[in-house]
Amino acid sequence: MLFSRALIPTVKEAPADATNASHILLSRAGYIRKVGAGMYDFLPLGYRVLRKVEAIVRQEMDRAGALEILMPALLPAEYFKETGRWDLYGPTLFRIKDRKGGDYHLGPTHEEIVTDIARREIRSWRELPKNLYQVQVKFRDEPRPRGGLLRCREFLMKDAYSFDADEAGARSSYETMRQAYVRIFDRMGLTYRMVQADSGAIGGNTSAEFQVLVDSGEDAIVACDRCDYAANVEVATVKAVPETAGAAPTAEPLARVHTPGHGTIDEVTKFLGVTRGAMLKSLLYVAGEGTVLAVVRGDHDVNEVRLARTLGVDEVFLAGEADVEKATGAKVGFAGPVGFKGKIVIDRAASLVPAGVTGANETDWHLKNVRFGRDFEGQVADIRLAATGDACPSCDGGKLTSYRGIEAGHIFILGTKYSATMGATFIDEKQQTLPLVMGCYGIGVSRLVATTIEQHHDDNGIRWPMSVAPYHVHLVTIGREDAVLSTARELCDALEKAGVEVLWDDRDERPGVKFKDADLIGIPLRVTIGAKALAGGNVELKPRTETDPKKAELVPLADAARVLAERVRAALAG
RNA sequence: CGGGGCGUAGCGCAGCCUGGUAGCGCACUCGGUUCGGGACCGAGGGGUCGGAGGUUCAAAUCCUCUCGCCCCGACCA
Repeated sequence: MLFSRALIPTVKEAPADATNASHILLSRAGYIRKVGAGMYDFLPLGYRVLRKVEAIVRQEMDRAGALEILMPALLPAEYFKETGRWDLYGPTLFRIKDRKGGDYHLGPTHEEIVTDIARREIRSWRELPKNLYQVQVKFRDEPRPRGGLLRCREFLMKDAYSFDADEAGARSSYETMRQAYVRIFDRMGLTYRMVQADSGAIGGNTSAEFQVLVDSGEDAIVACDRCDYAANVEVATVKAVPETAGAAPTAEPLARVHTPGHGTIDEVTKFLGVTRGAMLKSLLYVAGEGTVLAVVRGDHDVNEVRLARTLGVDEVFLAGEADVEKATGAKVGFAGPVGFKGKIVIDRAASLVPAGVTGANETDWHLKNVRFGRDFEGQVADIRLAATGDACPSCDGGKLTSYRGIEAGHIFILGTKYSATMGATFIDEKQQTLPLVMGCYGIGVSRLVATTIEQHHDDNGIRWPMSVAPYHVHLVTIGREDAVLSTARELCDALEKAGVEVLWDDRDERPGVKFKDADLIGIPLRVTIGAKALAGGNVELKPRTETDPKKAELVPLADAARVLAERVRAALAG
């Protein structure tokens, strides 16, 4: 492809609203343009990358035996009404009326629609298992689209759905998908972890997220340095802390201390000269109809998802100031479990604090020498967030480390949630009518484009892995001498014949402009043809990962096509 | 949903407080000099200042409404 005939509008300044590296670079390098909040044009380079990611996903889905289909993005409301999601999905669902006033929506996900296919087309256990997938645009009216392609209102997703005769079959389908996902993420050159995840209100079924490790990621995960335990902090557990378990509980009696105006953990620890670990942080949560006081150590944080699971509710919300004052009789900052009238859940680590400090439920007063079991009672549970340094729950001696990640894939076993309510059944060997056991498996294809950049870029631009780069080789010609141009033309032809994708910057621009654009665009191999090296019968080769601008490898012109083709092939294989 | 902010040329911004009829950089066009890491000189083109209403002799500027967009938060007492 000739640069001069392409549409690659690179710019020096990023749009003012871009904050993520991927958003800035995709915009500056001319891959995407914003159309509206969470909606983007894919310009030629961007679309090439998107299609490459799609192709990898398709190849691995097909290899895993999944069957590609395409369902509509525009959907009649009846299916979501059938499962209740028309109401449950809330404002995130893009709702539409047709000219007759009928309810429609744009598909945010397709469990209902695919289940409808299954209930109409699948009759017998002999047809199972089946796995249907599509690569399609999804629509979600996100409360806050952000980060360019990272969180869009319209985005490209691969969603697959498996149907099995029983739980064991579903597990096997799930495992097959897990392996396919591993291959996909490996081929894309990403550093990632498969982590245990919250399967939400769906139930306690198997679920795993594929988290691409990036410091700018929205999700927090922890992973063990010894074993393969890794989990979203929402569901991560930690071992009870032995050092506090070993300390003898205080014999000192409970005592009131005056702490005027000192309500926060920071202020109280400083004022009283105690450690954060001695504090019993007490937070009032709204859980369903009632409230609950959650108690964790001052150096720990409440894991709201685990708290909700412990209480058997979908979600908990931190209570507002007014509710806190009503429930404790004190201003915010002075809540505590002692004398608290209501349900208390205390984290295991907090329950082992030998002599705690906590709010007295009286403004400007705290209590010290507080002991769980002596001074107050409550339900003990693991309700704190895991953090770096915590003991691994799944092996001996392992320590957890915190990472940030971007969720790029999520696989889980759905069970019969949709099949049972929608009547998607089959007849088994014994003539029984049973609901299909389902699994679902998503990959954010457009998100992966951005995620890859988040992990592969430097100050000068993108650094694509070969597998998803818009072109394999970026050919830069310097000057407009006949010798340079004809050499470039021949090399270009030879490479394209060898199946190498080449972008030739043939523009009448100064070398500096071309080099800057090449770095920005991020094609993995750059070849420079200029009078200088050509005089010695050479071309210059520089991988995008080489940051020193002066470091380029001289390759004899005669070998150039072969060497480049080999490098491309090696990179694609590795 | 709460808080903050922004809409002025394709992009990035100034002008607004203190009304007087729009400017800078990049990009673009033309001419010239240049040419191995975002050149320089000269000459140009391009904007109903997000929209509507109001105040005023006069509105990008002040007031009201509205639309769009962005950031932060959804918070650890």
